[in-house]
Amino acid sequence: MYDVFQQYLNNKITLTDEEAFQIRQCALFKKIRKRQYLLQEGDVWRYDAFIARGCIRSYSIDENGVEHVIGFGIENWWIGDRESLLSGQPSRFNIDAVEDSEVILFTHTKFEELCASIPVFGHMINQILQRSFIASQNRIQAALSNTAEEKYLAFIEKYSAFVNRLPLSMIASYLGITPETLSRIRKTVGRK
Amino acid sequence: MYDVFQQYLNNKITLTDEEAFQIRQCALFKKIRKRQYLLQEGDVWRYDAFIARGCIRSYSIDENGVEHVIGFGIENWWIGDRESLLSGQPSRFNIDAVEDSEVILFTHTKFEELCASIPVFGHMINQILQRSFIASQNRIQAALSNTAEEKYLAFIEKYSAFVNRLPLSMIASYLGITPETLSRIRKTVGRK
DNA sequence: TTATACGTTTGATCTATGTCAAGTTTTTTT
DNA sequence: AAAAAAACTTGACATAGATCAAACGTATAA
Repeated sequence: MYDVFQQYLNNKITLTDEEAFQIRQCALFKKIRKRQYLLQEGDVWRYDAFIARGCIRSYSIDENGVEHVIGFGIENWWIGDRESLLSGQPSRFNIDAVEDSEVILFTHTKFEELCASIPVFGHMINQILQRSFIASQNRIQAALSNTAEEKYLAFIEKYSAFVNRLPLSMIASYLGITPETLSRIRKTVGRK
Repeated sequence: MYDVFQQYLNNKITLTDEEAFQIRQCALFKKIRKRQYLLQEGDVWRYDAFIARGCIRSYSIDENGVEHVIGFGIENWWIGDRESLLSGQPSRFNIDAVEDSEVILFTHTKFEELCASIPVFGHMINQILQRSFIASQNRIQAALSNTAEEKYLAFIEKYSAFVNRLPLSMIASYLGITPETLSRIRKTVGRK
């Protein structure tokens, strides 16, 4: 399972054997079954986590018990709750597996040591963070400017790798619309 | 005008005189009048920018000519378009002044050198980036979960420093509602 | 100081999307 | 393979918020 991550690193940066070894030493492995939690609301999130296999979502639950999907991740994506990580406060989010998944965890303190001692690694992580920020800015813009149908079309355009792995209800939640509305949109738009 | 930034730095980190000097050497100063652009759609954004005085917004314009406010900034905030900065591509956003403002600019290449050569500074910047990311995640969650009224109440709660400096129409745009709707919400909710 | 433009309020409608409910299909469990 | 549980679809109806239009205030500029 580590080889997925090793491959990911190789594609992005060049490491000495020693550095690669150092990183590997910090990795913790975790398999989670479909619907199993990686993080539950109220717990503190202390990791940097890489998805080696599977599909995972993070979401909040509002006062009416309705789930709101904040994000999805598949192979080669990072997930977690940076707010809880940074603040040390209990998380307001849940993270669970949409499919049986494999995750590589790094405890955050060790991870920061790695970032500091292997600058090229730290730099890579920083880039990822910046991209996540940009992506969420774009999502905000899309949410503000677009109709339900436009948001859906943009979603399948951008996340084509996800579409067939996610139940309709989760996509609807991610887009901020009801499952019924998404079902009707799909009928008119075609399944693509 | 630099003293605002110096003060900001002092509150966050400790620098040697030499380091403080190095940073100052890279600063460019810019005054912009109300409604003047700092960035126009189509231009490439190449700076890291700190607001020393005033109030600034960034927004996009959709195909119908409607503006969508992505974010606001006041004294001690950073602004810019990280997507254009990182990609080198023309920006899809506009940034202009809501009030007469003063901005400190650092060309991004110099800024990165500073981050690398003064680790405590780089670390501070990184923290800010992380917080921005967290803030935008939270904004997404709010946009998904809340009604127009709840979004407005959360806004005045969180951005009380802004509320009286921004025209209603810009706040409405930021929240993704029409000015008419916000006007009606204010009527029922009271001006607070 | 007056004129002009810009922003806000208010009212009357309209519409995209939500809600509720019942059926159908698919997936999971036994 | 059958039963039970999720997930999805479809229809009828409800509503939050949008749109259009006109009047009213309040800054900006001549």
